[in-house]
Amino acid sequence: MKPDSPNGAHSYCGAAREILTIIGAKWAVLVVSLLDEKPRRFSELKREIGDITQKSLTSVLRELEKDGIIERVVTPTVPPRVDYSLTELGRSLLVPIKALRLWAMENHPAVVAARERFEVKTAA
Amino acid sequence: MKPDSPNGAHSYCGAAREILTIIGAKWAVLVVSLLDEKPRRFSELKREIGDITQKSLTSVLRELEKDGIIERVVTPTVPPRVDYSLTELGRSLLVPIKALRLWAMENHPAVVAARERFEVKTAA
DNA sequence: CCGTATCATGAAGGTGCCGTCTTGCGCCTT
DNA sequence: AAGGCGCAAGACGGCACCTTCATGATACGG
Repeated sequence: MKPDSPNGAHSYCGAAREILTIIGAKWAVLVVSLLDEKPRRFSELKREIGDITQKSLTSVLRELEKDGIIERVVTPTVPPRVDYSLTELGRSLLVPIKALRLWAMENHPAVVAARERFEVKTAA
Repeated sequence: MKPDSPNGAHSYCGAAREILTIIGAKWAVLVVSLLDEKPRRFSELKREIGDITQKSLTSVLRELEKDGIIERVVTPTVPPRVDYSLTELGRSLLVPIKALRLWAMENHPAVVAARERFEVKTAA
């Protein structure tokens, strides 16, 4: 997601969008949610998500690490072992994420219905 | 933002991402926030946001209308007048949006600090 | 010795969002 | 008759994200 320049009158929206650039990444919410349950290894994450490629997983994890959301611990055994876990900051991020999930679950039907109404209306 | 296929074990994350495809649009949060203060005309929104193009504004508004977040009322005067306002669904969306904004304002410094630490660490 | 397991990186291509520019429409003012 | 105003939509290009495919490093088991 692309960064923004802050908006004058409503700069807090710029702040909101900054976090959206974090959790807006395709797999970010899922990864954070999984790491909330318990810390996991790279390969565990990959296996449980299933549809993700190594490349993409590496990429999300890097981003989240960069932003201080998760911690990356390398154990230099062979083969290497890499463990990921949420930081304190990451756990605090679960608050808005859960708000998001709640709204989504409660209102998903309403959104779908609205889209159908819109289809009908614009078909005319 | 691109849609997803639901993930088996954590389908609620798919739901969360659906809403992210809504408010993840570059100007969506700002537009919804402005319409929360009061209903506004197209040209008002454009003027107050400032940096947005007509094309982009039209585009966000269409999307939000499609998803049932905002309502669009055309008054066929000349020149035409178009008023936008939040629906009930849209107002409910403010709950997660505000959670997002709050987190962003509280933790923006921590994120910036983490990024700097990351820079230093990877430079080595 | 060679394959394998674990994690990471790089190039290349598709796709969708967003911005710029242009066009259109409908009636008013000048 | 010409141009402006308020809103929308089209073609077009850039850019970021995501995916696919290929490669690499390392040391253990067979």
